[in-house]
Amino acid sequence: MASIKDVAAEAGVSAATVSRVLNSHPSVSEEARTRVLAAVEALGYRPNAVARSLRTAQTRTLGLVISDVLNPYFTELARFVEEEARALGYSVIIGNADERPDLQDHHIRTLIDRRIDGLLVSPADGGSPLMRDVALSGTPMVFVDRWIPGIDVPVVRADGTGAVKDLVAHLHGLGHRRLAIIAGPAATTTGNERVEAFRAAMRELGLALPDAYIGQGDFQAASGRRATERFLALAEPPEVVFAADNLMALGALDAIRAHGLRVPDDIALAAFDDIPWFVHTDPPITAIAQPTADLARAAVRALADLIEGRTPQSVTLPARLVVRRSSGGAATNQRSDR
Amino acid sequence: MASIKDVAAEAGVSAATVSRVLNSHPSVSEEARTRVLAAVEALGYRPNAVARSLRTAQTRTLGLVISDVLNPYFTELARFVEEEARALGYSVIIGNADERPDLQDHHIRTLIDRRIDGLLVSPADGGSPLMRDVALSGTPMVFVDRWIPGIDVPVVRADGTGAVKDLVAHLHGLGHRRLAIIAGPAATTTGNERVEAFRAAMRELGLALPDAYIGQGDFQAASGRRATERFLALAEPPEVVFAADNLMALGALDAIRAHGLRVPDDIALAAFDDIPWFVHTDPPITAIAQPTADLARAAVRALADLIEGRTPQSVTLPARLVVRRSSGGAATNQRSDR
DNA sequence: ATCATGCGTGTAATCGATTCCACGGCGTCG
DNA sequence: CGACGCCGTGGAATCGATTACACGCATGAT
Repeated sequence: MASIKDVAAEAGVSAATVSRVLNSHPSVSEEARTRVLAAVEALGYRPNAVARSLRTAQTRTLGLVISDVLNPYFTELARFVEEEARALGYSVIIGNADERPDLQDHHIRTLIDRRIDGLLVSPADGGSPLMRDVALSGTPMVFVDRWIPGIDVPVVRADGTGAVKDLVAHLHGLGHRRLAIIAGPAATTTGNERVEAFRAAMRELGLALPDAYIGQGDFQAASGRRATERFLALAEPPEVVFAADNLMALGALDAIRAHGLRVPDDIALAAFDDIPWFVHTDPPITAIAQPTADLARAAVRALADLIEGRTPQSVTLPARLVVRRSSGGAATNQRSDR
Repeated sequence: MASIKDVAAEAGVSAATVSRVLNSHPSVSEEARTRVLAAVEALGYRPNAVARSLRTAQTRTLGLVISDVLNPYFTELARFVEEEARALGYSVIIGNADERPDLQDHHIRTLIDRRIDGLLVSPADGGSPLMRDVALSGTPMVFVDRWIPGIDVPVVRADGTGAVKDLVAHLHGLGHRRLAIIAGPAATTTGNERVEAFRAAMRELGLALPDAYIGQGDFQAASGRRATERFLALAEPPEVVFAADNLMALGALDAIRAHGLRVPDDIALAAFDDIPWFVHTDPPITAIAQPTADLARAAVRALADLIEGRTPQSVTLPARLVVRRSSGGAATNQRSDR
């Protein structure tokens, strides 16, 4: 593979001049420029990004560590992150933590070793010492979706409080009083916040939320199934199950179906995170939709701001309720409004 | 960030010795080794992967270029690819082409510029000149799922011929005679092969496959919707629609529902690529399942073989039919067998 | 005529690692 | 007792770029 020296030799100039042409430095004669460009063309030369990074101490690469690529919400987030990063001239390396703190640490370490310019993280846990160190070490870092209290970096996320309140009101309006929730891991902010928003909304309407109606999940389908089975085994099972993410909703649907019950007639269902498939499930699932594309864009911009020395902003965008058949409200098989 | 020189100074040895310790070179005294390790610990030193890559001319990184991350089949593939690569000591950088040849080229170029050790590609088109050049240039490369005829690199893929034949026989057994297919782009091998397998299976049973029953899609949901609408507008619409990937099946379901028709009573549906959501759609969708994890592992191993100087093997694994309600066969709401 | 200015260019240092080569010291063998 | 070999180590070259600095030459001002 041709190096800058080969190009220099071919063009009859020094490597310095080639570099200047490639970085559009002003003081290069028109003649040298054309000769260099011709040589570049002739040799099919492409600058070695590794060497360039070593010298300039920047890689024009962002790291994105997400908790679970198989979760369509995060896949979508990753897609938009890459899109915005590309527009800003960065590449993205994705690390999938599979909700495992050890894997998360592995990826963070690898990314740092590669000297990525900045890190976008949706932490899988309450905060490994490593993450704290990285943040303190001055590596530009932004949290997206989930964050870790006590680590002082910008956070870009959706606020579901309003939408959860709308959801509870909607269900209450349909006559439901016994609402249960499948929570995410307590170590994640999204796990806690969604339960708290739910609890607050219930209290506001004078509804009780007994402990038995709070299932512990881990954002994976299997845990949604288990939690739902426990609900159904209660002497007085809930009339509604609200899953704190889309995969657990899938598990809940599984469990409900396995018990021969119908949604929404026997039990209603709703989920946090809206995904395209929810329009096509049986029945279509009522969900709280996050503005994924906007979150991704805001997160990348905040990170780029941090990297390039500007002052980044934390951003919170509202989520919104999308009512479908599974909650019992929308009787008609309406088209999705996504 | 501490460099090897800082460690050397701290340990009172030369950088060469530090390097030898870190790469477990045999000829280092026990005393030097412990002093170096202590210094590494004290400084929290981590080797700079960029510098190392420049010197050793290898990055221990694989590039994976897929046609569409939002397609659950590819997301799953990517996940398993990363898993196997990690086991073999490689990192993976994913490039999402969004079924766009220009984006595909962008990612390939970026990955080559970063001097990845090898490239795993599921080409979005029939073969850009760039891909041909890269293959010829000697960059280790393996095709996965889709490939490009005429480019001589190993191919790891699933063979759906048998499963498509099973599917057609299954539908024929249910009394269906008018079967339509929504094809993928003719520029992709998977696009063509699936149509050919379908055509062959039909011929074998003495069934006609008129041109009007071959819809042109692009592996995206919208194209599945359009193709299905054209089918439904025919004087004699098909009794079955077979979509060549899961997203187009989703579009087909949309279109069928918009026409107020029921699956499978009014029209049956089947898809290539099985995904977890197909169990939960209304109705559950009959699909042809690929052994995604095995494909990913085989592809990574073939690429590692190529990189490390061993002789790689092309691999073809069989896909298999999973019958669910959408084809009209499985009357019961059976549990998924995934 | 002289000197400052500036432009285009090349030389060389540098980034952080790896690795070839040489050197000093010690043990072994003839 | 001298020569040889081996072991542990450090010096220095190297990978492929970027960039500070210096130099030569032309131009313009004084």
